[in-house]
Amino acid sequence: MTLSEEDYIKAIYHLSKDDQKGVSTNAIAAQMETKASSVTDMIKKLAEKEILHYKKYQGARLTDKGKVYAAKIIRKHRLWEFFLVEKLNFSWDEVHDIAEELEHIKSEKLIEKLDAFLDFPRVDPHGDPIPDKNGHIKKLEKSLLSSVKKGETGIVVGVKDSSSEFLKYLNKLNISLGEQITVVSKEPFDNSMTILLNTTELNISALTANNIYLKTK
Amino acid sequence: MTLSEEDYIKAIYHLSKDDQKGVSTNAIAAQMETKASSVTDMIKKLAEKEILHYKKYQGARLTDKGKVYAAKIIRKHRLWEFFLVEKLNFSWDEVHDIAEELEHIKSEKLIEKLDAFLDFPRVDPHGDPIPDKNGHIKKLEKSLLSSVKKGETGIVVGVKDSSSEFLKYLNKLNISLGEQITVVSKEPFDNSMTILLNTTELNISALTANNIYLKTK
DNA sequence: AATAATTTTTAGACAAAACTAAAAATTTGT
DNA sequence: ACAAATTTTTAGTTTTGTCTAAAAATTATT
Repeated sequence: MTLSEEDYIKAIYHLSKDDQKGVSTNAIAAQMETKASSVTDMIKKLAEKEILHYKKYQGARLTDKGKVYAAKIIRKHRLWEFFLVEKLNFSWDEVHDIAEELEHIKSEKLIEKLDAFLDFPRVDPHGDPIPDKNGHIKKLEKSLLSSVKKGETGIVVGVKDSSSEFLKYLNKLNISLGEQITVVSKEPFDNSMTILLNTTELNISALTANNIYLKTK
Repeated sequence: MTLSEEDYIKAIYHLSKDDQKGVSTNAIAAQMETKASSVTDMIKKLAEKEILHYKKYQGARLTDKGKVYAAKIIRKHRLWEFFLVEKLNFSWDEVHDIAEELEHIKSEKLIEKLDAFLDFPRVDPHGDPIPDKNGHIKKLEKSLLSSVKKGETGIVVGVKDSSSEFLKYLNKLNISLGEQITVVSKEPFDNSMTILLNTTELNISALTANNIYLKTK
């Protein structure tokens, strides 16, 4: 599988919310920052390889084989991210682009040894689950901070947006994985909220609250 | 720089024994397992980029810029090899192909952090020196076992051939970096020799002796 | 030194992955 | 339901890195 093919597989995987209908050509083009015509060419090729199902004008749907392939790329991406943060002391906002390159390194043995070296981590530095070697992902219970009710408390377990910009903003607010957050109040006008983080109260926008995952119980 | 360009640069660097005359098109083609016509195309392109000097029919000679670029690729290759052996417990005969892929990962910051994580190693698992971040290589004193005189003793500090086949053979003989070897006798007929390794004597061919480096004093 | 052998370059093609422009199909709006 | 808008596909180019075949230059041989 070429680098480009792998990038498409990953993009389609991330865009596949609904398993029923295909991911549209335009959606893939947007994600890949390329043109729809290029996408059509590529999904035809991937259909040949039985990575996805394709019928004209009906978008792309990954086959089981395609899903496993995608999960393996994501496994590599997230294990490398974990390595970069835990062993090389990168911060969580710096690792995405490097992992984008590392995820294409081929050796299975490498990734199994890396996994052991890292002591079999279950989530990456952004709280996203690391698929196992067979491509199975265990998804964890979590709620968006934006949906947490006033008075409730939770632990930060992930972020929805893991762009460097957003992560840097969270650094500034001292919000990181493992922090405890309590919703103090919500403003109905713009859905912003006041939260308690350690001993300090701070105000965050609805957009911010909609990109932080908490584990509540 | 593309992956392919980097591979050519490294190949030409390794083939540049003599700094005076260029590396021949055919030699590069053999190393790269490609055709001479492809090499001509590529070296023209690299000449454009001032990575090497090229005059028709006179082969390729790396510029200073080209040499530094090559050394940086080799630095990455050897640091990754060290990582694979020391941290992931690969054996020295398994790491070359994986490092061939890892050496193309772009981030400078990654490689400096990796270097620090590994505690600034000076040689790779085959005893080859690791260039510094500016592309300078300190070459170490060493002699081929084949040129060591009868009765002399030295420490294994490197191998000339680092193919997986040769390294596996050395594993079988229990020869590895750091072992002490004494030349017991040499057979003039075929230049084979008997050596003392720890407490055992063994016989090795001229070809084998010609691929092991010792540090004698 | 002239011819033969070898090496290197040129010219023209090809495959992969992208693009543009235009045609075809689907979806939307009234 | 039908025209308008949008999406998707097709057709034809482009770029990168490769190839083959043939021409040109260099090196070796006698």
